[in-house]
Amino acid sequence: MTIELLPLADVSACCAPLTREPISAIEAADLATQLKAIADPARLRLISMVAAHDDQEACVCDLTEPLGLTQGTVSHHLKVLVDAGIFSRDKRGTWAYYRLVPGALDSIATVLVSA
Amino acid sequence: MTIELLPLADVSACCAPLTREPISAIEAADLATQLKAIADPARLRLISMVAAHDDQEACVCDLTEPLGLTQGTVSHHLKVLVDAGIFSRDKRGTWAYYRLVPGALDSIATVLVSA
DNA sequence: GCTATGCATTGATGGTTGTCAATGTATAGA
DNA sequence: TCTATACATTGACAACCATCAATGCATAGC
Repeated sequence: MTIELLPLADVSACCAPLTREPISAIEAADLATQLKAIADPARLRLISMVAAHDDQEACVCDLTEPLGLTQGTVSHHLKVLVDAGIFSRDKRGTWAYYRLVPGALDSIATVLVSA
Repeated sequence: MTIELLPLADVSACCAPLTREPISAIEAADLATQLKAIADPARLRLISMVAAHDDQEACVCDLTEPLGLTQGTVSHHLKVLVDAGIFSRDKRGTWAYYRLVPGALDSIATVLVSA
């Protein structure tokens, strides 16, 4: 079942430059939610590991051992990333394959850039 | 008690593309420290307010009231941003003027981009 | 059906963090 | 010198978070 195209309320995908004019409290909260999802060593490594993996996707069993964390903890971090719209999840049989949502990181980066 | 004493002047943190190859645990921790400094609504608004202020600098008294937080809390957030290398601090007389470190946000954004 | 595997979820716990009130420190002016 | 202003710092507290062990829930193979 290849279910693609997550809804995800298009957080911060807008064009708020952050350094152009004072952002609202709501905009700040939304962007902070996205950044909090990434601002963790384990999740940064997960992003890096998945992106560099074969076919740009990986299952939990591929990530647990090299990350050095419990399977339950890895599953938790992956859920955080999926909820934040960074990762997509595709369950095939017994395995759950995670993949970077195209453009997710880029949209966050764009907000930070002054230009 | 945060015993935090990390200089971490090297914001660019080398050139790890994050999505190119698995980053090390140390690289992940460093980047996470930077991102944690930004991943807060109050601090995001501070960044935005300072950048959009006259002459791209502002003192604590300029920021406390519009942010709706206590002076002590604002001072705390500003310290976090200075420690992370996002803001610079310049004390002139009784006032302390804060300013965005040029390229600080951009270097963080660069790491996130797949490019 | 039984068992093994892969993953998600729960409960508990120790650590971190955002916030305020209160206090400390330094500078400027009368 | 005395007072007012501008920040920084401290202590306390509640909320949140990362982690593990244990459990639950499917699916696949026998």
